[in-house]
Amino acid sequence: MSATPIDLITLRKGCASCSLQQLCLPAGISLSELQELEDIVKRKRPVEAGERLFRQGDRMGSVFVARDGTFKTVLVNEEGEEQVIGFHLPGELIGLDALGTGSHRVEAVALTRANVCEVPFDELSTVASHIPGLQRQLMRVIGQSVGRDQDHREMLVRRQANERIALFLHGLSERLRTIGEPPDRIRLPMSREDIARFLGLALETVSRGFTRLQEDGVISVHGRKVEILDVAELDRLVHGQDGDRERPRARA
Amino acid sequence: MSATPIDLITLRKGCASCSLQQLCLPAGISLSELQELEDIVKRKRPVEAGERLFRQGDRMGSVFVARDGTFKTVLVNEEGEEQVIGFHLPGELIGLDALGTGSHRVEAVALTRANVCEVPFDELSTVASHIPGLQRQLMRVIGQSVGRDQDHREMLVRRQANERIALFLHGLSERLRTIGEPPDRIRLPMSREDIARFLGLALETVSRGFTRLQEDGVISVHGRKVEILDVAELDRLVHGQDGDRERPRARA
DNA sequence: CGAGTTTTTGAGCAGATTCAAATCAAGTGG
DNA sequence: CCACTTGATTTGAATCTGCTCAAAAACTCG
Repeated sequence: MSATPIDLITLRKGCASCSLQQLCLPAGISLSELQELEDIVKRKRPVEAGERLFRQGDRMGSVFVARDGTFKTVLVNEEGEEQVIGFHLPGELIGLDALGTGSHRVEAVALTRANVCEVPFDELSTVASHIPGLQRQLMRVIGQSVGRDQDHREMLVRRQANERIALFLHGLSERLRTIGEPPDRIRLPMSREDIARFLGLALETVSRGFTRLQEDGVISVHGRKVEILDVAELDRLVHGQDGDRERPRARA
Repeated sequence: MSATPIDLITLRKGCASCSLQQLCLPAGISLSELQELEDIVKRKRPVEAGERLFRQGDRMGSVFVARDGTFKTVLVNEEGEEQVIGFHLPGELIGLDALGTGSHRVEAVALTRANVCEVPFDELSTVASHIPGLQRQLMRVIGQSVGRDQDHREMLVRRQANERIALFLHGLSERLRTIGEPPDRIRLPMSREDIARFLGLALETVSRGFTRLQEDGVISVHGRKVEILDVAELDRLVHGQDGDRERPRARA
């Protein structure tokens, strides 16, 4: 017990003092309203890497938000291979996938030790129904999640593996920036295999892509430590121009 | 005017008599509540093939539902190529993509002449906030839409082109079934190019995929008329087994 | 019917996958 | 402290799928 004072502290900290407040559900609601929300938010003991918040088929009870730590959501198909649907940084809602059917289509796995807030869904919608600001914010957060899904699809449609990889790094960097993390010195919480299953590529291809970006001086890679050296170039790779700027594109 | 009596009739028909009622927003709300919803629903003159309901960047005004006819939503990137995000059959909501940012990320194009209902979004959320049943139903349709997005992504991650194509036909067939259309005799409303841009393939690859499925006796293809001959086999192709089961693979 | 569009078919090539092996990182236990 | 295990990442070589370019065939609709 006394060996984990930090956890106890973070466990207690409420929304009002949470650094993610402006990104999370509480954004833009009054203090008294905040208290109402506060009352239904559960803060759980830390989740260990590899643990699951929920599994496929679970009836939706709650949405989750990580206060720190990263999650992946995966879909395991009948052959048992998993496809990675998304990565969730602190402040990004997890569990909305059950909105449609009422049960989860995916499962959420912690990539690192993490502290999460849990909000039982029906209590949330009750409270939200008489706090317009919260209702709006809920819609906004759902919308953002839909937006990230679309970004993901945009990646998957890109033909070239290198483009997808650049897009992945770029997007991750942007999201790190919005939660106040350094966007250029990244410690990837996920394995090459996770990235591959997220991008629809073979893991070797991801590895080669990283190496290629490093050779081009865009990033430096040391295992999971990635540093973005040339932001402008990464931007350019993402916005169309396809990697080999000066490439003769099979001119002949 | 007198040349289009049918349009005038369908134009007037309200939610109560709409065949899509159970799939659409009105599902599961009382008659008096229905009237309230009815009051904010606009029914417009038919939309011609090629017309747009909204464009990228438009501030979200409304969500739309086609009563008949099909739409595609597309995303035009900076190079001007369009990627197809989704196809929308009657009863499936269009325009939710603006939920997050408040403006549309995509544009919605009619593939055929269509009749649509329009629901201004803020009026909808006002009404929904004091009709719990409608609120729930709204969440459900949003969830379904998210679910279709996930199905799309599942397609895109599949490595093999043939798998994606099978998945596409299978999914379309299922959706036709739920709106009461024959699921096995399909008149595709979209071009091969649209399908290709939806699946992240070259249009020639889609064409070859169709031909291949026809050679295998799974479907018959005549331009845009597709008939599903072997439902069981199509199911099997979708659920993993990669189509090469008993095939001599390059017969020779 | 003919002009234009859409779809199919063909051939060659490039990029991504697969399989396999080497390298690297991080512990573990002697 | 080092040898050894284990897991992750990188690199290499060969194969194959799907793309590109090009042309033929089939539809659509004034």
